Amino acid sequence: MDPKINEINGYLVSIFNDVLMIEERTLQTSQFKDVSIKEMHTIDAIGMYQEHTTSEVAKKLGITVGTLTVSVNNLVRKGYVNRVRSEKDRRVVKLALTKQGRLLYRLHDKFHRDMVRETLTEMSEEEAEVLMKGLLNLHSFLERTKEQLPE
Amino acid sequence: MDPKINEINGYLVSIFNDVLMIEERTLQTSQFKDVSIKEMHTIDAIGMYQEHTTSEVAKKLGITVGTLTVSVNNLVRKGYVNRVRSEKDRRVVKLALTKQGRLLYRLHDKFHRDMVRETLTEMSEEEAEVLMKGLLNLHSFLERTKEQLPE
DNA sequence: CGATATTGTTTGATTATCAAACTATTTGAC
DNA sequence: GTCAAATAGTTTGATAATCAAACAATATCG
Repeated sequence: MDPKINEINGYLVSIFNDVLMIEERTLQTSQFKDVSIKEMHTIDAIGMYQEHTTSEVAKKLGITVGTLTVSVNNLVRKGYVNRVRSEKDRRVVKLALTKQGRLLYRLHDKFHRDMVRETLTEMSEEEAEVLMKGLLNLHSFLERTKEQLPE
Repeated sequence: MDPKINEINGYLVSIFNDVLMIEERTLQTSQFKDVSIKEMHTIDAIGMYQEHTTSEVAKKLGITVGTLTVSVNNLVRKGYVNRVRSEKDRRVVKLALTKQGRLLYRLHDKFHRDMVRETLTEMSEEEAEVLMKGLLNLHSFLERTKEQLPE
């Protein structure tokens, strides 16, 4: 069983690094040169469809609210994000993507989908099913681990 | 097919984030509080078994040599890495882990193996096989993509 | 030998990050 | 209703991560 563990582990690590690297490089050679990969993930976390508060987005990204404030400052300056004070509760800031931001969001989303689609092309329905089950297993293990984390 | 793509994509993104977060948190609550997740990956890339040059490690990590030099300065100061000038070619610097560095390397490696082992526990041989095939597919797609990358 | 190439370091600028101090607003106790 | 406490976000100071470009040391090749 151990060689299998090593092999799977190796693929995972390699996949992580490659995805990050490819995303970064793709951004830098696109019309969105002024967006870093971290900023891209912030844009992704803000999302297309609902408005999210600063706290919500920070939690989703696993960073502090202060860090997000700084990053959003840059994204607002660059024209990807809008800040809207909530009318209901004037302490709350809602974050939303600008037109530019939504364009970038869709591009990034497409990259992810293409990546997965390509992976599935040579697999049968059943194999795809099993891959999904494996990822689900891994995912739930990680969620459990997270809960047990000290603090 | 599209809902499957979304689901797999979602798992992948979530797995990426969780692994990073758990690694970070685990480090910060261990005896190795002075090591960041990035530094951990540098230690991983330097590796246990052979000596690697600065250029080799930088390439493996996908960062510039300058960035690595700075990071290695810190890791040397903290006692995890040794720099050795090559005798054969005096321009070349070989990087190697100290005893501390090797200890940390093994701990990190164990985390990864446990993660994968746990994922496989509830799967049959065939399912594990298919998961591996899926990851291999994804991996080779990414390697191909990397090659086609502009510059 | 001297020009060119290679390997790594240094530097200056920008981004990412946190913790802690701070501001503005809301909520809740009296 | 007012004031203390709680909440949401911003600012600030410090440090790490990153790149590109200038630089230094060494090797190679004509």
